[in-house]
Order: sequence, then C-alpha cells, then structure tokens
Amino acid sequence: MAKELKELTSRSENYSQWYQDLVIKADLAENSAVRGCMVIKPYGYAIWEKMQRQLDDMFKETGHVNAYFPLFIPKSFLSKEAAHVEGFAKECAVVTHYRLKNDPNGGGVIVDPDAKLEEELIVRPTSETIIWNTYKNWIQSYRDLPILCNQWANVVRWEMRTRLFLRTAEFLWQEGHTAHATSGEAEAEARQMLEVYATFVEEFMALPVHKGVKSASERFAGAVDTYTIEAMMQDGKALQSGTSHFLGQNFAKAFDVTFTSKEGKQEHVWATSWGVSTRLIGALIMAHSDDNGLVLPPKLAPYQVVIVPIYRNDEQLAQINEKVAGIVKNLKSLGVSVKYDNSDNKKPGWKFAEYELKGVPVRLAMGGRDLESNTIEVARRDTLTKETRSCDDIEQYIKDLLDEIQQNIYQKAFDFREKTTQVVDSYADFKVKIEDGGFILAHWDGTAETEELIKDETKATIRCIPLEGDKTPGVCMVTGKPSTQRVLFARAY
RNA sequence: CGGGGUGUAGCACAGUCCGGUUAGUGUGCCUGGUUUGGGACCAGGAGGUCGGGAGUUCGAAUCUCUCCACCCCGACCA
Repeated sequence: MAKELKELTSRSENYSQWYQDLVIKADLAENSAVRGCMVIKPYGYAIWEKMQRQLDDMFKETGHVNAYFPLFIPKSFLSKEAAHVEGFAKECAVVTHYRLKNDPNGGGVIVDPDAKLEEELIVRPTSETIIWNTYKNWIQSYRDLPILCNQWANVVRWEMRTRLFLRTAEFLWQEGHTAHATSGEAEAEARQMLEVYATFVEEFMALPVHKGVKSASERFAGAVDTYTIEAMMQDGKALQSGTSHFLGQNFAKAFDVTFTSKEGKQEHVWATSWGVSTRLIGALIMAHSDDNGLVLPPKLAPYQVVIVPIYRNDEQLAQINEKVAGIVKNLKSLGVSVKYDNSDNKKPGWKFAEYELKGVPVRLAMGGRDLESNTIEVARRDTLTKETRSCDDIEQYIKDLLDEIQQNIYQKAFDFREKTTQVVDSYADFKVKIEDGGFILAHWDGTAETEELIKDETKATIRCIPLEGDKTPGVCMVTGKPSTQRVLFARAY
C-alpha cells in the first residue's frame, strides 16, 4: 500500500492545508507573481480542457453557439444596471492609462500621465453589460430571437482573499448570454442550463448536486432569479458549483434592447446568463481526493490508465515494450486514454507514488513475472486495491473497470452527502447540528431578516430552495411563521 | 481591509531573540557506478542579490523603518 506521502498534509490534520498542498504537489496549479492570480499548470489545464470539451458539446447540443466579447468594458456600461454595479463595483480592476514611458528620473518605466483614458475601462468581472450593449444592435424583430451565445473567457474579480481554483482574482469560465422574446422562454432556458450543469457535474465530475433557486440576498446582481447547483465537500462545507440566472428584462431595460413582436408591439427582450468556472476543478479535488493525493473520475482524468514497466535490463524492457504496445493499441481503440511510462529516469516505485498523487484512475504494471505468466497487475486509485490478472481480454476489463470506478466515486460522494445531511426542526437543534458540517434541511419564513440572523449567529447560509424533494409546508424554525417548504442550509465556500 | 504567521539554494527548513570567520542541514539537481514488483544506494560535484528598498553600525540574514508576496482566521465573493 502507498507509503505516507511526504509533505502532503492529511485532511483530518488541516483540511485547507491538505487542499493547498494537493494542488501544488499534484502539479495542477501554483501561485504566480501576480497577486491573487494563479498559473494553471499543464496537468491542471488538461482537466479544464476535458471539462470544456464536454460542456461545450452539451451547449452545442442544446442549440448554443460560441462567440467572443471584449475583455474591457467602458465604465459607464457597468453603472447602467443599478443592482449589477452595486454587486460588482467593489471588486473591479480598472484601466486608466494606455501608455508607459521611461522614467525621466531613471526608475525604469512609469505610467505616462499624458496617456490618461477619456473613460476608464473595467476589466470584465462578467460580461452582461458589454454583451447587452452589443445585443441592442443585433435585435430589432422577434425574428432575431432567440440569441443563444456562449463565450469561453477569463474574468477578473479583485477578491480580498484568494485560494487556488476556488477563488482567484482572475479565473477562466464560460458565460452563456441568451435573449428571448418571452419571459417563459427565458425562464425555461435558465432552467435548461441548470439541468445541463447538474448533468455534467453528476455524470462527469461524479459529484451529486442539489438543484435549487437562490434566496433574494444570494441572488446574482441584476437577476430576477438565480438557479444554482450546490455540492458538498469532504469537510462539510458546501460549494456553489454553477449558476444560471433568469435576468427578466433588467438588462434589456438598462441597455434599451427592444424588439417588435409578431403583433407589432415594441417590447423589451428577456434574458438569461449562466456560467461555470475553473472553480469546478476545486470542487473536483475537494470532493473525491484523499490523503494519498488526487482521485480523478475517469471521465475527466487527463489519462485514464497509466502503464508502468518493471524491468532488470534493456532486453527485458524491450520485451515488455512489445507486449504493452498491443495493450495500448487495444485500449485506445476502445476509447480509453492511456499513458505508457517507460521513461528510464524514474524507478517504478517512484512512478507508482507519482501517479497515485496525480489521481490516475487505473495503473497497470508489467514486469518479468508477468511476462512469464501472461499477466498484468491492475491497481485502482479509488479503492487503492491491486490484483493480478491475465492479459487475455484485459482491455475490455479495464474499460468496464473505468465505468465501475466512475460509478463508485459518485456513490461514495453521494453516500457522504446523504450521511451528512440532517433534517432539523428547531433553531436550537440547528445551532448544534450545523457544527457537524453538511447540509441541513429546515423551514424558513422566507424573509431576509431571518436569513441574516441565521447567518450572523451560525455562519450558515441558505444554499438554495430545492427544486426537487419534499415540498411539505411547515413553520419557520426561528420565527414560527409559515414556511412553504424546507430549504437547504450549510456553511459554504 | 482587520487580526495572526511566514519569506534564507529548485523544494522543505535551521541560524535572527543576544550583529562578528568562508551562511548550514535534508531533499532535489549534475557526473560515475551498483540497482529497478511502492518514492533505491555509494562516491564525487554544482547551486545563495538571506523577499525588495532605505537606515543604524567598523561590520547586518540578524537591529530600525518601509514596501511586496504568500499562508491561516474574519468581512466580501463564483
């Protein structure tokens, strides 16, 4: 079994340190020379690429197309939607000049004071404003609708405190921005994309989520309704993993985007926006990994299988190379991504530890003994178990095993979530149970005051008002006033 | 932005309180050899603006001021 990894803090010892260590040791990302901004390293970026490819396919399947809008937003645009500016103003990077010059006092380069911009540019924290300013010109008639655009981009939010993947000043994401003729159609779009996100996170990230709607105070700045998927991390804190907003006519009104309806009337356009970010990588890490390192679900692992040869001399290596080549070929033809690591500058033991740390779902090892007996050693990352099997039909076995691992990782996360979800009826009980971590289902009177009180006293927030599950009415655990259904509480990232 | 901590070789750290030879240790790296079924061993070698700047001093990794970065706990947030 794996030796205790040097320098990887255990989860029980210090969960955030474990997370931090893991991101670095598994070579996913590192802090950069720029405050709050990370360098995503090749292995981490490979995971993002897998996520992107899958999500992009799902967006295309639901009728969306990709486009690209500017990084910079004129300052005046941001202030057109009152709630929006209120929500983002405090965390915007601002471009004020367009030129540098040599310091006449010899101190390198300085900002040229003569190159001040007439109007400052905001580095986008999100693109609703620049996009709706653009859509204004694209939309005249109901025939121009719907517009179903997505963009893959980077955005900047000047956060006070950052953590690799979970919260960085710059992050990568996709943002969908759609325009519709009717409220119902926009609402359906927002709900559809929430489903797309939930499907992606559950099926590919192997992470169960609660779908729901945000309370007013947790709503996106400028939205009428914010839909969310909420996942549970191993330390008992919830992570908002994707959001889809029904924006009503707020942005259409702010940017004066109207169309002529079939009936010949001028109407404001209805909108949605929806996004997921590199934060998902943080969720992936925190949900499944263990004290030995990453555990990646096969569907998102940069490579699903790694093969390590064990040999005493060049002749034996040549024999193993030949034997493994056939297996690699067959695995690839079954659609399995595989890396054969026969590099001579690392020892097998080192490779075992390394790929375990990097979360490769299946590791195969072939040595002299296996050559003799036509066998191969199969090691699972999720259970850390090993078995020796015949090479006959090993490829199909591996393919099936990958499905099983995907399922097992999901099941483990699901069981954990269920185990850590509690139903609570009294506020006194809530205050006790919230200390256990996990989700709490409780009745709430629907007011911001009660929500605020709970947050102040317990640090727990309403993650969402679930769309599915028990809808039985009751009474608020704090005020005793009527409640239409239980809502989902947790402490959150 | 408030409180706390850290910054010395690629990485992890000691040395700082109490200023004084040539700044150490582990690991990693390079060379040679032996090894290879869970992070190998021996021998030799290279590698440092002690986070940046200013100051005190005959002398600063060490004292003072200042700036910067990172981590932890808060407030804010995807």
